[in-house]
Amino acid sequence: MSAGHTAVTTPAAGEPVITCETPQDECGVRDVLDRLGDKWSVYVVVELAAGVLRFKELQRRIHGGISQRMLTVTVRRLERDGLVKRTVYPTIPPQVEYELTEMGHSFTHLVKALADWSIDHRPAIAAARADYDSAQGVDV
Amino acid sequence: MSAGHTAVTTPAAGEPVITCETPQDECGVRDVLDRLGDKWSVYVVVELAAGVLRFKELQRRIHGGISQRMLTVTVRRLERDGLVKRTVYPTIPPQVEYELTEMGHSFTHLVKALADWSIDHRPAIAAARADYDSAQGVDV
DNA sequence: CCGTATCCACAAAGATACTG
DNA sequence: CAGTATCTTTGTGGATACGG
Repeated sequence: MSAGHTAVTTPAAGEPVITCETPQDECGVRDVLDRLGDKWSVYVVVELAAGVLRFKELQRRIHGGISQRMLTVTVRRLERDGLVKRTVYPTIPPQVEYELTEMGHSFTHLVKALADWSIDHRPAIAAARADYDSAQGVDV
Repeated sequence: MSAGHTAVTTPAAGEPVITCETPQDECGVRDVLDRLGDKWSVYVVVELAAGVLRFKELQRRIHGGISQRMLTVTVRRLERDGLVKRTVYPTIPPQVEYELTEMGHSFTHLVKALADWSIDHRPAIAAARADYDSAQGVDV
């Protein structure tokens, strides 16, 4: 893995600094965020991380219930970005299989890091929110 | 750092599996994604990673130009989630300083990972997109 | 200087119906 | 089964004006 693109240094005082190759740009982070940011991409990647899935299976597995349309849109975007491979079997009825590409698999490691951090800090976040809300909400 | 919450195992065939503590839940990932997903949070965190900043400074530094409203909204959300600490000096004119909390600093490591991955795979993503577009767009 | 409040524009997401 | 097309609804972001 490469780790030379950005640097996080923590001085004694505890102030990490993120340095980018292209300071005027967004460090390229937005490329990923645009994929992470939309509501469903991560779920699709997570489900696909488990293996090859067909459209309907994918839809059923996703918690909360994704609409056909959104699944199509999401999966198409991921395909376009080279994270997902789509294989069509021209049978009747048609069958389409989705699976992660090499890059898609490497992406799952990011998702894992995200999940770990999230689970780790969820209590702290919840506490912070409760704290904030109780402090602000008293005299409204 | 804890790393026991989720597991990415890569069998011989190359199929990583992300296992979550709460399978019916979203692995808690969405908590983080909601913060990552919005347009400005990451930029604010990146700028704040460099040190303490005042409102106007923060606004000036953010590439692309964030509006007052969005900066306020963003910074408030981050404060509510315990990632940013806001210190008000009741002077005239008023002075407000923003800085990352402990949790905010740990969050910068995620952002770094994101930036690294993004920069690493940007060429591949661009290539995949060009490929996809040229294949789909010919006879439209 | 550091916001809040209001209004508006646009894009994303949901529901539904229809097709190869 | 695996979509596409269309409509409606919601959410996010920008501009502006005003307040402490």
